[in-house]
Amino acid sequence: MSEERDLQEAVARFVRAFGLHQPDRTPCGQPVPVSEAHALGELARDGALRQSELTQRLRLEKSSTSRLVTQLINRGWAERTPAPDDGRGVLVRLTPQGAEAAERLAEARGRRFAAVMNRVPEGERADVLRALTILTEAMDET
Amino acid sequence: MSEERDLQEAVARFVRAFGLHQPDRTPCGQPVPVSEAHALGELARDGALRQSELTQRLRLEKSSTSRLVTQLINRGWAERTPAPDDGRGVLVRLTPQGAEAAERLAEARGRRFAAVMNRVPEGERADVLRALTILTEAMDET
DNA sequence: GGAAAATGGTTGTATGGTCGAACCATGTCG
DNA sequence: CGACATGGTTCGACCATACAACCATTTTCC
Repeated sequence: MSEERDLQEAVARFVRAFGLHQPDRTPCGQPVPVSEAHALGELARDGALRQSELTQRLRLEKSSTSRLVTQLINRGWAERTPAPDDGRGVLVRLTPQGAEAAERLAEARGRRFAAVMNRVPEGERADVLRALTILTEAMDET
Repeated sequence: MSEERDLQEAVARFVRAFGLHQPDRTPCGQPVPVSEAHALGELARDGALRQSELTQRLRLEKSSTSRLVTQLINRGWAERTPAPDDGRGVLVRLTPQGAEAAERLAEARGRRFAAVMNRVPEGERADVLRALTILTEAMDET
């Protein structure tokens, strides 16, 4: 059905409108590279993570994660410590500054999100939120 | 509310799960750089476009668009002709091969989309589609 | 009419990002 | 103990974007 194709194009436009282009700026306007923002989000959520775990969550290649973590460290936002139970692995942990940065990003994200939701008709908001959650789950399984 | 924050994190995961990371591969698995795919989509939809128009639609800097179009041309997918009504501008048009490529991408996108929708509970599908459309419009205005 | 400003493009430079392969260390299995 | 798997790092190839400088054409406005 052509209706579906329209929707697919809409999604493509959505991606662009959201600003996922700029690798060096968060879609929510923060001057932080988006991949770093993703990593920060996961680390802030769960405290310390094995680098391999981070690799899975971010859906990256281990080499990309390695470099990413190094960048975080260079900014003073994270630190690497040997994994306690496995001599091969490392544990990545946010520093206090890193946690702060994550918090700032979360706030900016909240603001941006609120601004968008503000443009969604009052009566539709709940539906949109629910649909987005469902879609995310579906996408996650694919 | 923390419910909203959960949702925001879900969106972040969604972005990653969708595979928008890989610059050199379409989220739908096609071996075409994503920015080229976007351009192809717009051009296939409207025939010929002014390069400046393309710049607006893709939300890029004019310099980025210029390079992007050059790449399309190098692949034999597009051609540049002087704009008929403005001596400064150029008109970008898909070649037959370019149109074919666009069609292939659209099909792959359709398949991927269908696969995801397949994981959405039957009764929710219509809602999800509608919500996504609404959200896209809201985002577009921001 | 003509100078000044705006618009459309191109090219160069600086960044940021991803993957895959090669390589090393540690763990696990038989 | 040897073979194979797993976690990381580094290097090379590629793709993407922005911003600034620069040129040509069109508009604007005096």
